[in-house]
Amino acid sequence: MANGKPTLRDVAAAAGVSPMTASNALHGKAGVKESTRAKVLAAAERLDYRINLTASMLKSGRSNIIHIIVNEFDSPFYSKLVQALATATTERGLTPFVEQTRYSPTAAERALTSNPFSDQLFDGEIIHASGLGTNLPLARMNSGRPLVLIDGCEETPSVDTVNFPNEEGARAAVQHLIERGCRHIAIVGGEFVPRATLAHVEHSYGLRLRGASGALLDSGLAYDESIMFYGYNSDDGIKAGHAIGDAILAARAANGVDHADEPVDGPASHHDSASASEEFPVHAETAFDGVFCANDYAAFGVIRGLKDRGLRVPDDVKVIGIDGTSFGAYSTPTLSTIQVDLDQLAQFALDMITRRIERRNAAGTGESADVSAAAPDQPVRATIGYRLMARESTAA
Amino acid sequence: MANGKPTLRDVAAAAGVSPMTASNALHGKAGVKESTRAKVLAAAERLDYRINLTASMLKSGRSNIIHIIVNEFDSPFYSKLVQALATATTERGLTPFVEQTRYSPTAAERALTSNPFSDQLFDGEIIHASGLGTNLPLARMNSGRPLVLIDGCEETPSVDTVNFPNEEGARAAVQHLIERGCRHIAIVGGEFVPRATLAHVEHSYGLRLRGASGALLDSGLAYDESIMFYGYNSDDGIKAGHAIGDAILAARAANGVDHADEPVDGPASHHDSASASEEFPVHAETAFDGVFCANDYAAFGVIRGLKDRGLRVPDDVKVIGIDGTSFGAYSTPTLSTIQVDLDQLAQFALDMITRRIERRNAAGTGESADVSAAAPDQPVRATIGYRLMARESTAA
DNA sequence: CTGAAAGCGCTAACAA
DNA sequence: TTGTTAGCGCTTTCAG
Repeated sequence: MANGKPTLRDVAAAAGVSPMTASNALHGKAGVKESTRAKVLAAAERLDYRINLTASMLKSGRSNIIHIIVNEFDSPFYSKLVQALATATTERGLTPFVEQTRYSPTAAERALTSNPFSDQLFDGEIIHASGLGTNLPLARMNSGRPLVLIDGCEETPSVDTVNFPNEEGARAAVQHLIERGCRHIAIVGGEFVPRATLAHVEHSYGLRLRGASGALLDSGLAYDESIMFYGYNSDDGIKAGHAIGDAILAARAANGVDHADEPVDGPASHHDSASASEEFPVHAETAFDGVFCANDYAAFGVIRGLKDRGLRVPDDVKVIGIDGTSFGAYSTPTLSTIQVDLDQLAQFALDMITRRIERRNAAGTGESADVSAAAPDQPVRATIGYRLMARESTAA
Repeated sequence: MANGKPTLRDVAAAAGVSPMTASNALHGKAGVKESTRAKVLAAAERLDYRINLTASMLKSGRSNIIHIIVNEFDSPFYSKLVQALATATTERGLTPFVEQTRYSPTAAERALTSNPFSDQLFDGEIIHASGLGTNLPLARMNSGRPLVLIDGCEETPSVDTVNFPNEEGARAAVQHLIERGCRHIAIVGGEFVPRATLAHVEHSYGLRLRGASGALLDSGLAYDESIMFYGYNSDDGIKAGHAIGDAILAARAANGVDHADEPVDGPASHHDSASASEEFPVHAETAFDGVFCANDYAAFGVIRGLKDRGLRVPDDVKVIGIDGTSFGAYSTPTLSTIQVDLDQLAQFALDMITRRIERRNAAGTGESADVSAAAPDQPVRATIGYRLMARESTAA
């Protein structure tokens, strides 16, 4: 106290009790007389006492801090995810500690392993899987701390996991395009994966592709390399939009269409976007009338890129995304998308992690009987819900 | 070691030195023989040793953690700000701890004061001012810890501050509209503030308004209550867009009707948009041809709202924002804006905070002579640069 | 229901 | 250049 902040000793002294009793009173532990507790609380208030968390953590090994690991802050998807997780964490009386990996797998691995905080400072971790290599021994990497994986997409989960409705959502999105009359549908995302290979995939893009291709094939539409365009973020998306637009214009020219209102630079602009043609060497001259983007972020770019080619959304081409980022409601046109419930996701993730933390604490308390009696610690899996948001970008 | 993690003792023992020497070696302190250091490092590596930060912090009182406080994660502005600050913090070997207040002033105050972490766990704090009450005794609130205020806008700063170019940026934005031919310019932001009152303002919106109104008045254009519309985020922005659109349509109708029936005193204004008329009781039927939005987030909504009324941007109305959020480059139309350099901001903020931290540490080391000799600890202020990004939303 | 003793793992200060 | 001593502020343990 002499030099600065009051300590627990000071509070105890002021209340006329021992430090231990003061500690128990402040933590609301049972077995402290009400009058004693009141005295302690009053003393703490009077002295403006704040617990020293470093000391508390050092001794107890618990921090109430949850480590949240994502790729970045500044994207429509991650900013929403982080907000949902951080808010849910706070609501449970825990403290969220958010770390960004900037899409570096080594940074992600370091966050889980070498980060000196991890071992002592975090009670548990929630990590968004994309960016991690697959088939990592995650549970071992973080030395057995409570861990929840978001969108891990493992067929047999090795740790507690909350998955997005990747396959179902993508299927619903493509079906929506088909119902809106689209018959030539492009997919913007990663590489083409043959249908057979999609039988066993363990990452979100593969699952989305499985859902999307399934919907196409079910309706007798094409699913092959000629409909694939690269694009994960808005920059890529613009290029994809250009490439798709070029294909459409080329098809129109080939058909000898003579729309008066057609943009002049249109005819057979054989992939004037160099980068696009590098990414995808061969694209049929297809009059695409619909685009499914594997995420919203890319979708915004695609719409932009189509516009650059004089093509209107939804009049010429309909576009749908998946994720339900906040911005889709304000963009022009508003973006049709698969809205996933990130608040539900956050609740699931926190249910899982708090359950794991409690169980671990209980085990530490020597209630081994209880633990062995309980179900073995199998990894749990949940998949969150989704809603199709039909907005302007797919309007009739 | 017995039960779990290796401790510094274990490393020291394995290397055949004392714990203190091991500590010094691991921290790269001078005065350790190279061969000794190598032995220690090898032992640490072999044992997979990780420092226990809680113990380190408890003893040393230092953490290398910087507390970053913002209103939220999921907005285009804050996601970009947080990313810039977090990245810059990491680049300097410090650890960013980001906290959101959800626009609650009490949460902000708590983050600075009662948060038990604050006192012991953070070496310094960077806080985005908006959401704080003005004229708070900030320096005292965080008990003298190193503190940097972002966009504090105090006329006489009480703590180190990095400001946005609010006034200059807003002025440039409005001048740009004028140069593009706009003569009836609406402002979307907060309340109307009379020009005289703007002489002394201490928050970013007031400064933006000062810059915008200055540009209007310099060109002989109107600055009064009739051009103000409420809107800080995209939802508000949509409403503002509706109201502005209604005013334009009403003006067009009035002009059409003017010659026929109603010679002199025009019809009382009919505001068909209920919400708009609630927010702003009186809006002249003005054929607005330009809109300055006090931030980008609102601008996206305004464009959306104008579109809802059948008005095209930039053909019918030109729109400009301020902030330079990432999304403006991908939206349709792309958004003209004042791009502020958030990376520069982050560098400034970290320069200031590390300087303060170092100075404090030096003082602790008893180098009081140095400190008293140095300049007194006056708060520093910096203002970051900006660039006018003329994009589609203000195209000729 | 309350208190006394001990020590978490590290590092500042000083001694050798 | 290295080692020894002491203790940061709290909480676990166990005795009263």
